[in-house]
Amino acid sequence: MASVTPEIPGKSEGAAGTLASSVYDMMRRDILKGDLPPGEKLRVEYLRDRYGVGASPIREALNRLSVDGVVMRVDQKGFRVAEVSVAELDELIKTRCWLEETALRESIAAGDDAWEEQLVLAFHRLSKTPRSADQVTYAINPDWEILHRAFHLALIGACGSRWLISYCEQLNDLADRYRQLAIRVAYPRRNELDEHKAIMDAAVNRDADLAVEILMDHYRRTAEIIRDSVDRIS
Amino acid sequence: MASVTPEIPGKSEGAAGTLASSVYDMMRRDILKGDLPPGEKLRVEYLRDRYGVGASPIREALNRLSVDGVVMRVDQKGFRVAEVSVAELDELIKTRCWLEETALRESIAAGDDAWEEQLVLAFHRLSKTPRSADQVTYAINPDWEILHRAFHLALIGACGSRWLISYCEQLNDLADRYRQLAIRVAYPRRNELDEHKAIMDAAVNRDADLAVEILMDHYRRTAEIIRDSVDRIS
DNA sequence: GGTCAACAAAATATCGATATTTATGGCAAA
DNA sequence: TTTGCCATAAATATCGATATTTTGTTGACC
Repeated sequence: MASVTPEIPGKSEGAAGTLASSVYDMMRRDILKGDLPPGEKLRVEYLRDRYGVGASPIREALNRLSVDGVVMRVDQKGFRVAEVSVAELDELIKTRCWLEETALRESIAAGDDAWEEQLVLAFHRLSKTPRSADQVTYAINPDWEILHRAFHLALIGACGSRWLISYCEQLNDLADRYRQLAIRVAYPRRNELDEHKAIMDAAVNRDADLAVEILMDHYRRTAEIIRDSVDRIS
Repeated sequence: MASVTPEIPGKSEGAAGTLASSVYDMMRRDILKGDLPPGEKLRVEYLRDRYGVGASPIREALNRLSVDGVVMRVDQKGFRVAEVSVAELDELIKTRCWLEETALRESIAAGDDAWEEQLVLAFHRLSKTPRSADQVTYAINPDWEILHRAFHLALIGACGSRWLISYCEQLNDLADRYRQLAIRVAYPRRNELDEHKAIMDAAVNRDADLAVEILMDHYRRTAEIIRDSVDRIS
């Protein structure tokens, strides 16, 4: 039997080695969660208080985030949370579809048994976790978010390019912010689990065309739901 | 007549707004040029002297470079220049081919007259500039490097995704480092100008299949030449 | 009265020197 | 050889000083 990851990915990133890395993680989460809203000015003094550290770690974290595209940097004028717009969302989704299509096809072509097992495992875990932390109204469930991310990562995990994977992750994060912002306005009823299962089945059956088709639909449908809400945000 | 860029791209980035940005540019150049060799430890104290600034700007530049993949960062252990290997080169070229194929096809499909003119212009400038700064032995010609970069950028400029363009640029930079390192060992005789012309012609004629084929060959041939030399470096 | 420009004051970003924490290499003892 | 400890070096964080941008005010001119 092939070896299986003993721990759930993304769970262990609690304690970072340096304050800068710790702040980077926290700030990233806060921005993607929508807690620090788009366009918000990120004054070092304010962040200093918010995260309880000195200016240097804050600045280092901001510099990293600016390369990630999560934060906008203007020399001598400081940092702000990246803006959102419908135009950018469209560009984002388009790019994401291009890259994930390539990644998924390559992954299906090159994936071995271990990859298949990882994928099945990732889906299983996702299926056992509730979408919302609250049963009545919607509330972000951090566990689900992590597992959802892990599932999509597992799909393309065998594509053979760490760069392509990191680009897909980055675009996924940026799109996630739109998703989180939209959810604040309206929580869409939708059976995501069936969609995920269909993608996994197609991938395991090595039906690349079908898998790609469903995945692209999956992304475009998500984008459609988000698009309406975005106008009200920006 | 469509408006044409008055200035040559990449020429104006001399004076940065902050020391951190300035050091970022310089250090990036030094690493891509191979002046700071792969694996080199980047001690802040040393860099402080080298670039004549304080530790803070150095640290901010290093943090940005680490996200770019040009520099490796390990918490509590500092920074080093990213390593090179044949395996990584292969992965790099593979990824590059995937992304540039998508970008070029989209660009050819969506490009308007202005794009065509920019491309012709970029090629014209490149064709007028000598490959080597010295006529007898090879010496890096910064002008040619800039124009070469601009040409490849012009090809995919109309693809409609700033993300995809930035990824291609990033991969291009990383591949460029291998090229620069290899050139130190052996300067290959090769008519790059004809290859570039063939790509441009195919693109202008909107023959996507042909353009992609030549471009991919172009990259793979470059990789082939580099591959031999890399063993002797790493 | 309203608009715009010039100036002054406050806020903020940036940078460098110093202090603290953490890793590393040598050496002695088990 | 392996383990534990200390000394040194290096990375990281804090703080204070400087340079820049932004904001607010005044006053001239339309």
